[in-house]
Amino acid sequence: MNNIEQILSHAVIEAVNELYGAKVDLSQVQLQITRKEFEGDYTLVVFPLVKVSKKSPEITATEIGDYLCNIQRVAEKYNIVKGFLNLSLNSTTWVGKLNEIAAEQEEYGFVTATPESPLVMVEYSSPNTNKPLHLGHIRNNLLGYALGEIIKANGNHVVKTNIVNDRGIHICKSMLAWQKWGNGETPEATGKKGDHLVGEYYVKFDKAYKAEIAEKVAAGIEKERAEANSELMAEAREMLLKWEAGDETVVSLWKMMNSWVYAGFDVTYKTMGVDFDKIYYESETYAIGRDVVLEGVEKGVLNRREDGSVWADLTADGLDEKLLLRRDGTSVYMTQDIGTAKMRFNDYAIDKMIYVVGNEQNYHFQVLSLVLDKLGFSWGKDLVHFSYGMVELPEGKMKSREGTVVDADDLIADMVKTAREVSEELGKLDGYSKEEAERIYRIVALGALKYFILKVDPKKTMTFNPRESIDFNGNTGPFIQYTYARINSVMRKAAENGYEIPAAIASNLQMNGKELALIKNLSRFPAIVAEAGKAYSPAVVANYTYELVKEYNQFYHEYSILNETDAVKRAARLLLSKTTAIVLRKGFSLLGIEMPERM
RNA sequence: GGUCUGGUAGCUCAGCUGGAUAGAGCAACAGCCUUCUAAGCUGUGGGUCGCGCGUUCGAAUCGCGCCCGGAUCACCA
Repeated sequence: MNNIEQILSHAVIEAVNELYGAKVDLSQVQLQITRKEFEGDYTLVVFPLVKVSKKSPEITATEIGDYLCNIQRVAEKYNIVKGFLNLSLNSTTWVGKLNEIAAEQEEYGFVTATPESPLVMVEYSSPNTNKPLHLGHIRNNLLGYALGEIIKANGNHVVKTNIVNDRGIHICKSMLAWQKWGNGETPEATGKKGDHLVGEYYVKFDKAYKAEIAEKVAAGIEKERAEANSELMAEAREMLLKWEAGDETVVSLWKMMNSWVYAGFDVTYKTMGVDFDKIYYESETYAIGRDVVLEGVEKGVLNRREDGSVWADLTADGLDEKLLLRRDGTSVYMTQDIGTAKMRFNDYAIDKMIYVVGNEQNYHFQVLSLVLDKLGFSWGKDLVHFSYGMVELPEGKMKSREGTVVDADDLIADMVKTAREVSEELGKLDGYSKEEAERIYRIVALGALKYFILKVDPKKTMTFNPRESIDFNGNTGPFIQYTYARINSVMRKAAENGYEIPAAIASNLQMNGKELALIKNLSRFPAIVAEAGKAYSPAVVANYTYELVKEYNQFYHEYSILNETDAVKRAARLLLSKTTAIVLRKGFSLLGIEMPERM
């Protein structure tokens, strides 16, 4: 709620008290922005107040409207449509609002953290080291990064973290395949990106494994038996045991191949523009988890069975029993997460922990929360699982086995190519050097991809249509970037003409409807940032920037800025444009999207 | 089967802490560049908000039941 709404709401409470002698609270004052088709700025829904006034909605609205406009003078005039009291503020109020916003400049809408502000840790990305990142990871990374920025903008300290799943049977499969059929291939020798190279061997393992099973089945062995007795799988398992035992050959192979993957991931992260303040590795945390679980057994909050396995009994919470340590004493996924959590809370004074992980793991986090609580970690209950929906393609789910997975690097490269083609066709960057133009193509391409993904409600399963994602018209990132570039162009030309952009404009200036509508939209920004933080939703910000841009383009189309002969009006429009550009850029910064100065 | 979750225009999505005649974009059709970037603006057509019942002055929004889809319920991660 901005200060104009606050003043109005409190005025309504006072009016009701004076008129009807009844105290109503803020929740009964339903003030909303007036819909476009009606005249007014804010609308008071009077139905909830009829109980108090004991009069018809129309009469109640008239009485309150009179009081607000004539006694309190917080509104200029009003009209009533079917129990809705539409209030109009005078132009001066809105000019004042614009001046206020402009004065805040880059700070507008953002809350600065103080030393006392809470520390929020956001975990996102969390890749496996056996294959390259794909479209699903992209949604995770974009959401995680944006969420971090949004939480920061709401006045919190944020630590972005990544837990790398660097150990386990999956990486052993890649390692084994490389050892068997790799002929010493390296990223350097092949010119392939490290994560892609390792991914190829993961696929090779899978193919060889399937071939082995098929061969055995053809020889008359049951499928289940063939799988259980797979020699290849046995070798992979053996390699994992060797790794856990610290076998030098295996460990050095593991280190080498993981380093290839990290080098590859770094490139992808850099291209996507995401980063981390602290990276954890499961190879370093799983043992801690095991210790914590064993302590839990001693404390009697966890149960050890006769076969040696350790379980958490969650039946009191309506769930089942959950395994935490295998019969052979090795850790499972849950155990690793417990260890990682403990390590993090030792490293930082975390007030809130947010896990950005897909909704397929809802159950896992429900359990993790309960188990941490059982183990005596006070923060266990309050952990937040930011559960986002899966990404599907128009033809359905992505399946790695069927090769329908969209590779992150390929996708971004495609987007850049399209951005380049469109831009060259339009000739907008003529005169730019090749390097400068390439930089803009990347900004636009990433803007298209990020906006396409972030504009949809994170909780929902989304369809990624490659054809639509490279469309740069309509509700897209490039459309919003374009508007920004356009304002920038006006600013440049203003400077060339020696027009100064004032810090504030005279409050008695009468603004036209489009200008007022634009200011009203700008005034919503702080509430949007707050709502996005509360709802954990970058989509709220994305949809707002779109509405703001549509409003600006209408204004831009209808009124001339530089050719306006009235210097006062021209100055006001310049300030309005500049302020819009700042809000757009700040809004997009919350989504991790850059703005091009030209396009 | 239990739990969770979704169903809004041909397609992709907003709107969901109850409020006015349910909105955008894409796709289709029709206009607007000698004027600040046409990656833009304007207009037309397109809807039983899955179905039913209930609560309410008022339901796409809340509750219950049903239909359809998805996720999950591993000594996988």
